[in-house]
Amino acid sequence: MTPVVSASSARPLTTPLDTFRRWLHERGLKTTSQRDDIARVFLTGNRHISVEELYAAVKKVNPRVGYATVYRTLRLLKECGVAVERHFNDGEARYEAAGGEKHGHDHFICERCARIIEFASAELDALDQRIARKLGAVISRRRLELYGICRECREGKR
Amino acid sequence: MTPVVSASSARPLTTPLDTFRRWLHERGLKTTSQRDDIARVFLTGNRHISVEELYAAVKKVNPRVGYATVYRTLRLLKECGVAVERHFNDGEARYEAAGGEKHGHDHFICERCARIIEFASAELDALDQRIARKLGAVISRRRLELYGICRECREGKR
DNA sequence: ATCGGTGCAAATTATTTGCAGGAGC
DNA sequence: GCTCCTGCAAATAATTTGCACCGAT
Repeated sequence: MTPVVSASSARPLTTPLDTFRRWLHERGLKTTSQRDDIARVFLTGNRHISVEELYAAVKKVNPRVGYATVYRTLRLLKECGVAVERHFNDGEARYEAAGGEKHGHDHFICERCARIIEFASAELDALDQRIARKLGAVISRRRLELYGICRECREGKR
Repeated sequence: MTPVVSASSARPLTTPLDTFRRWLHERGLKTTSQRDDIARVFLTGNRHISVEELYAAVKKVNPRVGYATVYRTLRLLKECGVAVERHFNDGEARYEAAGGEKHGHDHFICERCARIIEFASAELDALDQRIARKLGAVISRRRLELYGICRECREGKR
């Protein structure tokens, strides 16, 4: 398993927000203050944010947004590849910014403190391929979630 | 990955239905024809059945059942460990009979034909533990789903 | 000026719950 | 007979959609 190290802090030439705006423009869709605000708050806020949390956070910046627009914009962000939808405890959806390079693609969910820890595992990537070969299948994506008690909770630090 | 082989066909001494009935009795709950029918149909029907499918199948056997009772009985089956709830495509819940020995505990979902293939992987079990150690966590359960195209679909046999 | 976008409220979907009557023990 | 159970319909919860007006290009 590779540790989750932060990448360099150099600003990338193309931000996810740019990607989103360009994607909209390419298909004749419009840039609106709501879409901008929702995307900006989404990208700078917590990873694994729920719709409710995002809605509340956006309201603080721009009270002129409705729940429906948050849902509609999240769908666009998903479609253009900027956001990824997750369903951890089979409850409401949570969204994370794409670009798992800085983070892992898999998740550990602590059943005590509910924290979500991301990790990456090259061994797992390889194992996927071996399983695919055995099944005669081609794999396009995986979802791995480990549930348990995290280090902090185990050590009583929480 | 271990292949998914069928176990011997010898009838076990205690069936899941017995387990369910005993569990109900132990806590002063009642055995009713609805509960029996729902449990029986659930246990003999398709693995990964949805509530809707189960409801329809039970109706054929006993039209005197309501949707609510199917939900309520599934909850009981879950609580007594006979059924396990899954959420594959983040849509409606699907239930499978517990006792994954005969089947795998992990799932491959074909994105073309929607078939669900179970498999088990000892390598994966070991990898879980290595990941847990790295994270300093203790793992109680995992959810692994691989999505892609299955062999039959790839070979155009479907 | 033209479409697409937005808020709101109503519609949907999956699931749960209140209640009055019915069936186990 | 006392409870627990059931069906039905109404209530939730999460998400989507119809519609009249608004705003970006």
